Amino acid sequence: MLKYALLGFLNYQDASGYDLKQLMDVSTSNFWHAKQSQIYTTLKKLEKEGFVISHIEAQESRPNRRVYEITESGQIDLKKWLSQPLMTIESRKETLLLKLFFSAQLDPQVVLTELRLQRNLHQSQLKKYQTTTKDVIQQFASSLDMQEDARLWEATRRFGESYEEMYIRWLDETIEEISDA
Amino acid sequence: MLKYALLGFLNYQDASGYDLKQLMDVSTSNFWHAKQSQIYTTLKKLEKEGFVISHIEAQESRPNRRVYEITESGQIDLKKWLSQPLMTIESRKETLLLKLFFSAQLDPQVVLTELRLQRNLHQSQLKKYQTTTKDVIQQFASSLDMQEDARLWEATRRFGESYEEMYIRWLDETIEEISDA
DNA sequence: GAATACATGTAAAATGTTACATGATTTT
DNA sequence: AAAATCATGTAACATTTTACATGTATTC
Repeated sequence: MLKYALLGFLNYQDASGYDLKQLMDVSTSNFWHAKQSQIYTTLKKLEKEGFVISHIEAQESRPNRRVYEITESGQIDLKKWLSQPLMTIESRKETLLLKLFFSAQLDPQVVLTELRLQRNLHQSQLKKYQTTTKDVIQQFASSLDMQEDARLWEATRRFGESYEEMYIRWLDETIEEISDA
Repeated sequence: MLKYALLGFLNYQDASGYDLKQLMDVSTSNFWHAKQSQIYTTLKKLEKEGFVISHIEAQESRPNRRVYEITESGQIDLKKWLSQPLMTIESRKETLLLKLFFSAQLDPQVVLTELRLQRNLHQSQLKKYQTTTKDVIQQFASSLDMQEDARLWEATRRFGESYEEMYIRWLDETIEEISDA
């Protein structure tokens, strides 16, 4: 699926592996992320399969850049993937819930410490959605001619915001329940 | 991390790979799941590392079972993992959001179809949390002497319920926003 | 002078998915 | 008669993470 994340970005504009990593980190990283090494190897694979092509861009006093461009075949494949509806819901992995599930044998204070720490982390993440992420989207939306795109980016941001609000509410309820026990 | 899911279950009682797959499917699968093949290979690895031991149980008119038991080393490792607080939040992958992010070029009707389909799926999942999952937990809680455990299982169930409610709300808002455009 | 940003890549290990293989018993 | 359940496992493949490797330029 990283394939389609990369094709999605390249469909906006040509980019190097380095660029793509930066782009993901500031935009999709909350629902789709990848390590630099995986991006480089996937790009190489996509080029072999004909979905992208690359050329070297020489730079003075900086390493050369390998810039990727989406091919027509890549565009067709991307659009096909986007158009085909998902027939299932995503199955998540949530380590905190796994730990909590098996934590009855622990001292409740240990569990509470964990939950309070998570509350702080999720509070920070919520703030980030409400400030940094929101700003980044608005910047992109105004600088380029991308109002249509920005509405959808904003929808994904709101998902993150709702998710964190829900998470914090649940943590508060769970902390209270364990405290009362 | 599957390691700790398996140790967690084996800490309650001995079980075969088959049993563990069934257990996960009815309990943790919404926040931790694994394929049968991965469970079998991980158990084998855990035995080599000394966290579990196994013996064959003969059965008439059914294939033999290889039953695993947690070792003291396994119990210590499990407890250590449970006690050590997570210092980060989980980074999810949510294919629907990735698709939505790049969907500005699509016909809005195609996007709406996708979102409505997801709404149905999440509605079903919500019902499942409210009925099947709730019943399973209550059954376990009453049949065995596991009230303490059941409270935490119930907390993880409530997370799932809250998550699905949030998801549906977000889908409704997003569907409306795209419809208005 | 140290840390960060720029920029690319490889190698190894871990994790996870899909497919194959077998075969009896029980339920529909 | 067909399908599902019980039960175990291997092999191949795909994905992801961690670590290694290099080197310049800019910023603190």
